[in-house]
Amino acid sequence: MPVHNSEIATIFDNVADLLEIEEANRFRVRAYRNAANTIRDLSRSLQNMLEEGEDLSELPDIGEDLAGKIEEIVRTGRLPLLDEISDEVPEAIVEATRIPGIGPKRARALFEALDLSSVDDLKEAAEEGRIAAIEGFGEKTQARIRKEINQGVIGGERIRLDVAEDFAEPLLEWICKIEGVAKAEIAGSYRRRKETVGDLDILVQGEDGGAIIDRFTKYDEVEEVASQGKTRSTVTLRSGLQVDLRVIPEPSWGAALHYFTGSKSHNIAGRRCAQDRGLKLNEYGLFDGKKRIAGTTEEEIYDGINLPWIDPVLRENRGEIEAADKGELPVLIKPADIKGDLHAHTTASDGKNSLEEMAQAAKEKGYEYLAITDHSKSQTQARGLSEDALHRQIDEIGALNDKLDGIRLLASCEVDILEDGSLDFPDKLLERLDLVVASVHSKLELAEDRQTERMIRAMDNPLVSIIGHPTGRRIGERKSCALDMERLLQAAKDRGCVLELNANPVRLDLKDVHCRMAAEKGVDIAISTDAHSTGGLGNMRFGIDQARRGWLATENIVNTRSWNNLSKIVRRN
DNA sequence: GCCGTTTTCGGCCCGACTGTTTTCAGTCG
Repeated sequence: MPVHNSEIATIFDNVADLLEIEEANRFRVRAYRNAANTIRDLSRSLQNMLEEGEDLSELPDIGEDLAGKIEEIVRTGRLPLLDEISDEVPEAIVEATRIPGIGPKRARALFEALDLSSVDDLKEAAEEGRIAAIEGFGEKTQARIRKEINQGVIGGERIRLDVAEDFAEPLLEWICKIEGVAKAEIAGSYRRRKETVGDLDILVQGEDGGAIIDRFTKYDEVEEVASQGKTRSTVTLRSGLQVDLRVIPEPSWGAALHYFTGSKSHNIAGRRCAQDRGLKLNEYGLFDGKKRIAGTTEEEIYDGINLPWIDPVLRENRGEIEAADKGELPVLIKPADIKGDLHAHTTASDGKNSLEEMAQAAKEKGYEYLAITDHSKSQTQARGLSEDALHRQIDEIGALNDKLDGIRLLASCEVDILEDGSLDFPDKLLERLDLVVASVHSKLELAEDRQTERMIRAMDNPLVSIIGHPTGRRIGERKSCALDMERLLQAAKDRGCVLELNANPVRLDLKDVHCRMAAEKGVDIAISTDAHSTGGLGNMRFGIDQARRGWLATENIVNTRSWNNLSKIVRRN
C-alpha cells in the first residue's frame, strides 16, 4: 500500500502536538514540526526515495532518527512512538488545544484540575463556572471557552483565495481612507497567493496607531473584537474571516511587510541568514547591534542579508533562499506572457455564452487564440455534445474564423476519459480537432494504481494534447483522486503530453508542488481557465499565481506560445 | 531531535497582547 508524504508529515505533526502536551523538550517538538514541513514540501515521494536506496537523513531537518522513523512508517504504515504517546495523552486534551487561546499547557492544566474526559465535560465545567475557580484562569477565559465550544468553531477552516478577495479588497479600500493611514497592504498567505488563507494580515503605515485601530474596529462588518492594542488588533468579520491589523511606522514598513508576509519558515530561514552575518532581523528592521541598518523597504532587508528580493509567491522555504543566494531564482511567468486560453465551454454544452461572445471576450483580453472545449457525449448532466453536434461545431468554428479578426478559435473538445482509459469519442472525430483536452469526470474513487493507469492509457493516444484538471479536486469540497503523481508526470514527459493547470480558483489543479515537480521533470503545462462564461476567462490570474508558486517560468507554459509554435506541441501524431 | 568555517556539545527566531496577578506565563503569529 502506498504511503504518501502527507501521511508521514501528519504523523510527525501529531507526535509534535502530543509531545508538546507532555511538556517534552520544546526543541524536540520543533524538530518534528520542521521535519513535517520539509516532508510536506518534498517534490518526490519518500517511499520511492527509499525504494531507490536514497539516504533520507541527507534531507534538511531529517536526521538519523527521523529517517529511521520514516522507514518504519513506510514499511508498516504506523509509528509506534505515536501509538505510545497517543495512549498517554487523552484525545480530549488534544481537541481542547484547538480552542483559540488554549494551548498545550492550559489544556492540560484544565483537564487535570477538573478531572475531565471529554470536550463535552469541558463545556459543562465552563457552564457551571468551575473553570474560573482554577488558579491562573478567570471569568474571561471561561466565557471564551464556553463561546468557542458552543459555536463549534474549534479549528477554523481556511477560506479559498477568491472568496477571501471578496471580503479583503473592499476592507482594504476602506482602511486606506481612515485618517492618518499613509498606505495599507495585505500581507500573509494572501500576498503569497496561497490557494486558501486562514486569516487576513493587514499592515497600515501611520503614526497614531491607537486612533487608527479604534477606527478599524468600527468597520461595518466587524462582529467581534478579539484584541485591541496601540499597534495591533484582531477582529472577526461577520463572514467568519479573522483579520489582524498592525500599524507600522515608516522606517519599519519593509521589515514588517517582510515579516508578516511570511511564510513563517521563510522568515526563520531569513533570520538565520541574518544571524550568520552577525545581524538581527525582526519586524522592525535589520539590526547591527542596536543600529538599524535596513527596514524601510523589503528590497533593503534582502539586500542587507546579501540576497536579491524574493517574490512573495516563492517564500515557503522550499529552497528559494538557497536559489537566491546562488542567483538562480526562476524568472516567473507573468500575466502578459499568456497568449491564449486552451479550455473553455459554450452554450453548446454547459457554458453560458456563445462562440461569438467567447471569441470577443478572449480578443478583449489580448489573446491570439481560444480553444473551445465543450463536453463529450458521456457528460449528459453537462449537456455533452453528440458526435454529430461536435462535427457541426467544428464546421461552425471554421466558418466563424473566416469572419473573426484578431482572434482565432481553436476547434477542440474536453473529451471524457472513460473508466478503462479509452476516450468518449472515436479517433476519427478527434482527428478533425486542432487539439484535444482529455479529462476524468467519473469514477474519481478508483484505487491509485487503476486511476494512474487509466490516465496514462488516455495519454497513450497521441491525439490527446492535454490532460484536463488532473487530480479532479475541488478545494474544500472534494479531495484529489488517488494518483501516483510522479508516475503520471513521467508518463506525460515520455509521451510529450501536456498537463493542465486548471485556473479555476475552486480547482487550482495541479497544486503548486505538482507544478514544480512537472517543471523539474520537463513536463509542459497549460494554464487554462475552464471558463463556462466570458467572465470565467478572468480566472487566468489565479492559475498564473499558482504557477508562480510552483516556480514556473514562461518556457514551462505552452499557452505563452503563438499558435504556430503551440500547434507543433499539441499535435503529437 | 537536528545541526555544524564555533562539528559530537550546546545551541536552537522573536515580539505583542491577554488575562491573570502585581511581574509574568501562555499563546499566537
